[in-house]
Amino acid sequence: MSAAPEIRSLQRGLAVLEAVNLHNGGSLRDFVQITGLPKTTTYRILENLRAAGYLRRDPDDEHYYLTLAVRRLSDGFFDGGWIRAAARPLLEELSAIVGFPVAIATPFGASMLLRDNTDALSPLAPNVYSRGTILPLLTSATGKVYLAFCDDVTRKTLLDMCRQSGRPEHELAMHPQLLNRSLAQIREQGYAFGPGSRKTQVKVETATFSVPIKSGDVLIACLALRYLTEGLTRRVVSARYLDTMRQYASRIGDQVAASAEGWDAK
Amino acid sequence: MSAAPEIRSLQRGLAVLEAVNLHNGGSLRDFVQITGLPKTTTYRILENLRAAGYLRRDPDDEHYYLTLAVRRLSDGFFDGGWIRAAARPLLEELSAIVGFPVAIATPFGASMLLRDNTDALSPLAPNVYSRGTILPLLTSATGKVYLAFCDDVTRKTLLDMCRQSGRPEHELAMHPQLLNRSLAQIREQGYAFGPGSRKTQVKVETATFSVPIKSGDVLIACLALRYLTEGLTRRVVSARYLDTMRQYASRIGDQVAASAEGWDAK
DNA sequence: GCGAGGTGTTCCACTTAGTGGAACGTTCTG
DNA sequence: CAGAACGTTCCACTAAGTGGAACACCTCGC
Repeated sequence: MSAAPEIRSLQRGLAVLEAVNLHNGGSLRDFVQITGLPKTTTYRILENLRAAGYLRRDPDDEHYYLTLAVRRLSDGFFDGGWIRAAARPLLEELSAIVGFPVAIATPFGASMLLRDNTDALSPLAPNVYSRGTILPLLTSATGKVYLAFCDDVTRKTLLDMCRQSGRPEHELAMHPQLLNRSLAQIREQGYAFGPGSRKTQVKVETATFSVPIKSGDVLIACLALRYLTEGLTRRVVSARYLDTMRQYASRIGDQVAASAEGWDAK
Repeated sequence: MSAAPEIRSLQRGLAVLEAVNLHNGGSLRDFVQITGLPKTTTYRILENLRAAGYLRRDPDDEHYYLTLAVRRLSDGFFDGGWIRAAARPLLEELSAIVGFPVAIATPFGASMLLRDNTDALSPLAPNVYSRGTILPLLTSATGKVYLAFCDDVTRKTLLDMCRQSGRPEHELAMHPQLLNRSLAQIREQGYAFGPGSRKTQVKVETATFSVPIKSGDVLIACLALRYLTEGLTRRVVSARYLDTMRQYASRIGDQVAASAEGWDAK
């Protein structure tokens, strides 16, 4: 149990990465001094972190900078089990009411991360997404909702990342006025629609309907409903489910807030 | 340049950590499946990450969960220059007005991180802190301000982390009612005091005075003033500097917000 | 109650993978 | 134009990391 067979290179690598976090934009020399490791070793580690995508080197000054990829090492933290623990019973309840599978997603780097869903429980789920699935920020319903309702600083950061990535699904980030109009509309109506699953085995069309989940004033996640488009227009979906979704989003948020306060009671 | 001498154990370790981010609360088995690594290797890596503090194991189910420490691997990313860039001119201006060195700090794991200061510019700085210095959460002025003004979920998470650490400077986290009273007072009066620098070469006593910086509604950082305690009571300091500090905190916040919106103008 | 199958953990012989001193370019600095 | 400072490559050495096998502990199902 306590026998810890040390992996020195891993420990050192993480120490260097922490050092870069402390001195983002430092030179090789800086990190040698901070960590106390031999120059060659530090160099090798930095280059490895760069190869892995966590660092980039500025072409001008040759200094090391963190990239958005480092967030993949920590963004999962939000789910210390407690978001899911708090939301799970309510998710199941909601799913039973609406019939369709529902899901909860949180931000993850410049993406959204599927934390939990009821795909396995719902007979109307044409396929089953597993927890941990990454959803795009700009083209998924949950991503758009998150962007619409998050604060300005976060939004700027996320969109910066998207633009830097240059990936095709981030195309929209290049058109601010278009994007802003879309986000303004989502903010106004309080929900967003998005595409469903592309990889359904059976040939059925699905789409996603999403609303924000707030705990107190902070946006913490998005709630989503995946439905079969056959015969269901967006208008019908929002008219039929918006109230219920909002109600449950609010209950989940309250639940999380409650579990956040419980600590001094006990 | 492109010759990359791979450090396999580091790459693997990071891959496992990413896997835990995707499936927080997974079992050893889960991560063996996800990563495709041998069971023993995966186990050793997970235990190493745990020893390093990034993971914890739930005593009940023996599953692996991320700790707040993972944020030390990515929190530095936010300093892509823009907080500092936005705040720097105002920091210098403020420092010139008050005479004493001023600083800006942001949360960093279960600590605060000194992002920038004017120690080098101010003749009244008895010693110079470098950027990247870590400040304790519970016993520094900036840490207390951050805790007082952050949202409930964040506070719970941070305090949980402090309590688990068992470190002496986190002692206060064990006394919720005492701590809560202190935080309530800080919230009410809008500022906090803290100790100065312990390691002054010359024998002068310093202390710190800190106020929150908000961008819109979100708390993004803390502004701090380090002063010489000789003949300056806390009462005098708050009476003399609170207004100015608040004003600059607000201007810095606005500046950050503005640079967050500027992106579609250009 | 007992075996079958699944989990997490320890052991240990093997050798590869990681190390870091030395030496080499290149770019600043006085 | 020496000299220092920094980044990069090379390479011989062996400690460090590996993973198969075996073990201990559960929880089922019959």
